[in-house]
Amino acid sequence: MLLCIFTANACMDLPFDPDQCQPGLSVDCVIFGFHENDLKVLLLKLLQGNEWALPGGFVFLDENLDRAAIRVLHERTGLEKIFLQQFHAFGQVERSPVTHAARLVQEHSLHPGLQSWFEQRFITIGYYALVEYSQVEKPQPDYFSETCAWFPVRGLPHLMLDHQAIIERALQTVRFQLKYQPIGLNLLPEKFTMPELQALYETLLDQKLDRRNFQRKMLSYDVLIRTGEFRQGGAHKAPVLYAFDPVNYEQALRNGFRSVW
Amino acid sequence: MLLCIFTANACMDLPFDPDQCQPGLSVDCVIFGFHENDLKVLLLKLLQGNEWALPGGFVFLDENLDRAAIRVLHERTGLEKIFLQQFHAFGQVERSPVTHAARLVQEHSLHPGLQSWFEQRFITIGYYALVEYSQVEKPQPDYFSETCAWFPVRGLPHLMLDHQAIIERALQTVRFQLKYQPIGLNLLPEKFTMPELQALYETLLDQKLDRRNFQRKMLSYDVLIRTGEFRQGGAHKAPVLYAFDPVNYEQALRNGFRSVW
DNA sequence: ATATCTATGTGTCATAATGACACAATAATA
DNA sequence: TATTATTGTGTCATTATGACACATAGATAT
Repeated sequence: MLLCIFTANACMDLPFDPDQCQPGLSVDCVIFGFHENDLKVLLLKLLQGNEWALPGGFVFLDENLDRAAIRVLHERTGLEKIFLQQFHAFGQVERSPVTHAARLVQEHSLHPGLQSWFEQRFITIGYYALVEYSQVEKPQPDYFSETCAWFPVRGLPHLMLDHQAIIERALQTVRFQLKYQPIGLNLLPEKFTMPELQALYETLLDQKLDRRNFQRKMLSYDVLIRTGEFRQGGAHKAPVLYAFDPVNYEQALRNGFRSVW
Repeated sequence: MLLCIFTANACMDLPFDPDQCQPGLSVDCVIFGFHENDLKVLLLKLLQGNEWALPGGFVFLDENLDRAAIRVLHERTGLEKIFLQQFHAFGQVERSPVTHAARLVQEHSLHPGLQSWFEQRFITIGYYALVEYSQVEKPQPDYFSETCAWFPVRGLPHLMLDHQAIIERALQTVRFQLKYQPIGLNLLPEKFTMPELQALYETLLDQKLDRRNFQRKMLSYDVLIRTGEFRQGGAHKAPVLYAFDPVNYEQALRNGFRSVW
């Protein structure tokens, strides 16, 4: 009975009109969050099967590419004005096997007319987002998924299609940018301690850093402001709370930390 | 008369079958060359109108995205095994106005059935290539263009659609990568002098560099080999000829020149 | 109360990288 | 043979980096 209701519903209330979408094109978002000294990625569990997937969606014909990514991010996390950056277009032929499409149509009891839509070859544009974990109140699954949850990047579940590779590449991009551009404004709360910032770097780089040299370097970049407050309640000496200087941070984002020439 | 022949021809011998191409998707290549101490870009002059365009093409349904870019590059330059890198997906709605499509169909006297193909909204994936100018014997125009020529990046003609912006972004990407990764292997001849290498850097950065510090830094990267030969025939002291060390160069490409951490 | 433990804040030193510059060597030309 | 312009190499002060030591302050144990 339940299945019947679902079936009827599914055939009628598709959350998008394929005729209004750019054919063969999708966007996928690798949404990174930082929690308990661990880098997490937001994933969706598909309704059927035991696979997880990146939050993604199609691009409306009258919608800019970036806008589509922003929409997906907003629909899943409720967040707006987030650091979101395109990092790669994935266009291997093998990445959209017909078998996958057929399963989708069957399992969702979609109108057979939609089969051709899902059987298309898809190119996907990868975006990565850096969000503040605690600000994502209740991640929302989409039409094709039942749950939405954070996973540590070092312990990902089985992923749909080439989504594992997409995450790898996003991580690689973040790691590279970390070396030359500031990071943290979108991953950390407004006020944070130097050890917390260092933990973020160590997690992303997967490498221990010297506490004292790290602080010296970060301060030399001139993007941090000492708030004058301290994080109380810890088991030890109360560390200084810092905040990012928005102007200098933006400037460092544009120009990079230090030109070699 | 000529028009008639052309018309008939055009309707029959389209160089691609739209049904075999990924809809609404193209690749565009920003092909950089270095000649007479100037950075050049390879452009195509459209058959009608006074506009120029980047070499580009459509993506066959059974063709990987990267492969399509390689094909375009090969068709225009005859070159293979070239440094070619995807750098951005351009997906603004306004970038493919219908007026442009209509003009294309009309001017090429294409079969009206093709009008819908060209009226689609297109997303294009931008690639940039670094090629050795002298190795491009005779650049070949494509089906929609009459000539193919190099232009200095500081003196570009009027360009189709958003191709100006695409070049800007490619240039920006190259400039950024220049700071952290080796460059030159694909832009310079096999053997080159230090002043020639410096000229490449100065052109790309649009900035004068100190001769002595430049040499010290380049040598410190350990990607250059002294061939032991000299460039003879110049008006002055014969400069040493260098070549790139393929192994170290590749490694530097992967890892970047110098990790900050 | 006092000692202890541990994370945090700050400083020092040797080494390496960088920026600014000077002088010697050499090939063509006058 | 002198001149000129370009290339090759070196020096020095300044700055950045890596490795490390010690002082400080909250919480807990005695």
